[in-house]
Amino acid sequence: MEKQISCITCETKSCFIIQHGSAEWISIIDICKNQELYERGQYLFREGSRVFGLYFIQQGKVKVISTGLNGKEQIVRLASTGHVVGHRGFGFEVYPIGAVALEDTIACFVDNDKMYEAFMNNPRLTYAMMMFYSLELRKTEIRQRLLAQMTMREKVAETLLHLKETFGLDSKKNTLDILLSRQEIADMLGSTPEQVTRILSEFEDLRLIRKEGKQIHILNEKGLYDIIAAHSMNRNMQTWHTSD
Amino acid sequence: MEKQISCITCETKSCFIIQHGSAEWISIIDICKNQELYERGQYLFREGSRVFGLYFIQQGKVKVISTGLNGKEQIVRLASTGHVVGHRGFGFEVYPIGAVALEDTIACFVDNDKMYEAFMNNPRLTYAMMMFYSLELRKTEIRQRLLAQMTMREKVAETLLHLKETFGLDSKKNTLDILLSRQEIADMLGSTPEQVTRILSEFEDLRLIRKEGKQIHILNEKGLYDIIAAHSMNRNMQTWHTSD
DNA sequence: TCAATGTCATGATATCTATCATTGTCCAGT
DNA sequence: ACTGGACAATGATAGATATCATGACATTGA
Repeated sequence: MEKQISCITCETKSCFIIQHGSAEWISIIDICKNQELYERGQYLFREGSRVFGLYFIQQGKVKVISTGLNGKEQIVRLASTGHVVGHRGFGFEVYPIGAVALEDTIACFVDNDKMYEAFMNNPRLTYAMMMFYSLELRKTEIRQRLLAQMTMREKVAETLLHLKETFGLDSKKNTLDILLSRQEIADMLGSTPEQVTRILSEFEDLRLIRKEGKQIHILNEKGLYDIIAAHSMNRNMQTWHTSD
Repeated sequence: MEKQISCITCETKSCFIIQHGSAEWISIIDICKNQELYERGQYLFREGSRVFGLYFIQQGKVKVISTGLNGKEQIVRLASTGHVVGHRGFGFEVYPIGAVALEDTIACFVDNDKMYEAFMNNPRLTYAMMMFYSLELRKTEIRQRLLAQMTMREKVAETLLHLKETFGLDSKKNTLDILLSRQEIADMLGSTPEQVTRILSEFEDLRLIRKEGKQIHILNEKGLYDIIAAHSMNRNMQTWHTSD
């Protein structure tokens, strides 16, 4: 709540509201939105909470998680600037998805009632949102193959490529522009930190990557790609798609 | 193409067009739709094909699949009457998802151009579609936990409960109202027919189910539920959600 | 009727991965 | 500089699952 950034002057051009909302509605959202800064590790919203609205990520990185009674956390999606996380729907629903900031993140919250009004008055916004969910659904469908069929070695290779596509490389150091603990990588794959470490060490021996604490340098992208070649059809097409 | 059923008289009230389209647009879709009968095993559309439009399932059951170069098929979603499968998007995209009829199925196809017009002229249809995708995305996100973290035993138990919820029971025989081969069940879980058989046999020994060829009787639903109890938080909430 | 075929069932074995245990390393706070 | 705590790396072991092999059974078509 420190220094609110107005939608009118906001630099995050990939925001759905800014891209697809009418000038009138951008102003309305600007007034009723609740912008907050979340520090690394802070929850945007918790699993099991009530349905309330959408969070538009203005700046930062977020993991969307689902945790069972056994306490094992599953990272179901990673989101960064311009993406949307949160609950849709109305009534008294709850659902077992939470979101946690991976680094300092600014997000704008709009509650469901106001979103409903916005959708009803901005058909293009609704359409864009539909297409967003549709694309996310496809990506998640394709991701099922990764989780169901690949070996851990393949999953780790895929994940490294996925992280590069999603977050890019630090322009200076040429490392993945995202810092994840071994535990967090394991949480994406349903594995363990030990297993992730072992496989990363193996990749390092093969000169595919170089580890430097949590920083990971990609040395041989094609080599990583070859590891998942048997499953590559998926990846190709996913890449074509996620390039928008 | 034998006996076309008109949207005007169609009994499938759960169809999105019928539920949310204006009278005018129901007529338009009625004229331009392409209704076809697909027999068991026939493709509605194939993996790697171009983006073209949506299929509204009027009657029947369909598996949505994704297959890699290794030939291993992954069932990413099951759909039945009233559901929508197919490609959204425009341009020259392709994507690695296909759909195959699990039993004789009637589906109505509407191409993307016409869908776009329909969305632009029926805000409530667009909104409903957005909510549909949003819900499907949640379900798929939750499903990631199943694939990533559960043991095969838990996955099979979960799948049996999932099939019961999705397709219900045959009212006469009290068996799951869907016939899947061991291979197909394995394809949902990224496993093998042998493994599925073994676990089903174990469940039969425990009097949780009874096998009769491909027909499966659920004898003790709570028993199946107990098997996945450690992960049940998910399941609970998923159930609350999918009950709409 | 009889093969031919496909599916299911089950055992034996090899492989992969989780778990447990230990050590090393970095960093923050005293 | 010391110390405790978190995280990473690595080895040993146990457990889970895929793979391979075989036989039973049902269905199809000649």
